[in-house]
Amino acid sequence: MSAARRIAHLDMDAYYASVELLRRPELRGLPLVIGGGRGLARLADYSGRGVITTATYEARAFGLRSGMSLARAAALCPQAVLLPADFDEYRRVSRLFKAAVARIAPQIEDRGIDEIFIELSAHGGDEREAARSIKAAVREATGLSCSIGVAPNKLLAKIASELDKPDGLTMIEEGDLAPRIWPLPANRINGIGPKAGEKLAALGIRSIGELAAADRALLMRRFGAGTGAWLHDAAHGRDERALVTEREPKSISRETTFERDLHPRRDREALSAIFTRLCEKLAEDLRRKGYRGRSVGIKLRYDNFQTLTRDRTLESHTDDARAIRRAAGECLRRAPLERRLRLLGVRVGSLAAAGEAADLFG
DNA sequence: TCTGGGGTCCTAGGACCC
DNA sequence: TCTGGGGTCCTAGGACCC
Repeated sequence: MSAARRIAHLDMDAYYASVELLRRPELRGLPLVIGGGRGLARLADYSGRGVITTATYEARAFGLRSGMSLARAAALCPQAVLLPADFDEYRRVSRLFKAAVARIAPQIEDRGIDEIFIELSAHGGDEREAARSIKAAVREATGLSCSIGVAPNKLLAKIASELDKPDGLTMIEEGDLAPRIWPLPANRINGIGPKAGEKLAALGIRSIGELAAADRALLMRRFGAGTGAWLHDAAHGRDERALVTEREPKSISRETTFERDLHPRRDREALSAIFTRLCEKLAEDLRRKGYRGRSVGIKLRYDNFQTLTRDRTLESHTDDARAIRRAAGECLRRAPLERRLRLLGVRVGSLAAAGEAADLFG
């Protein structure tokens, strides 16, 4: 019989924007968003495509949100400051905060650049103190604040970390389910997105509590047995998933949205150059990370936002730009090319670590 | 007011093999 | 000649997450 699990979810507050403010303190207090173009700009002066990846709390006060198009954001808050994303810097600071956490609690599941799950079960009943130490260590290592939720499993810890942002610390026990979790909207459950949310709303289910009270058999009929049962379990706070502390990538990709839509024939030269460049960058990524892949795919997005993929499997693994370009070109020939394109992407999958991918006859 | 870039996982049909 | 079921791989699309 194992003791009750205690899992923490740590979420950095307004992460990209907060990292930028470390080196541009003069922007503190102003509405700031990260996304789009090159160099610092006023949102009103930016005309290109793109979305907000992060908005500071000052910007959120104007209704700006991540995922929002910059055009709409500019209409809501033209005076906001816009900075392009600098992922190298965000990754550098990410390594710092994760290392600081690991010194206190070494079992960590990576959830991207600004989130982690932390195993706290061994912290002997004083997880609050452990969480406080972690918050202090993150601040010490980076100068940044984070929000932490501690709960019996990953599902609830993730919900909990959002309950008191920014700089929050939220403890959730079994008995907190009805009073603190059930009133929340169903889409706070990680895995319920826009589509499932709409489908639930059509059944009159809006809160997690309403989902918990729903008929399990009905959910299984409407969503399929697996998803239906999962929805019901999640609403009851049930989640046995273990932390995933080691993971190998399954695919590596590069894609780009053009500044203006390009026509497959009239802009053939430009498209071809972009296509080749994507393959070269992808090959560099593969080599740098030490992987070779056996499937090559493309992604097209048309001017009407309809998206299409084509892929093919190769004889052997590769990290060679020209081999990727050749295979991707074959994929492209199988796609309809009447409409203008807004996005082109290239992906390599079925990865193997480069050392192990030595093709038998190569 | 149009909607980034990098991923994962799931589903489903057809090919192919046993 | 007709009829099986299971397993795996390949391909395409879609939902979702950070």
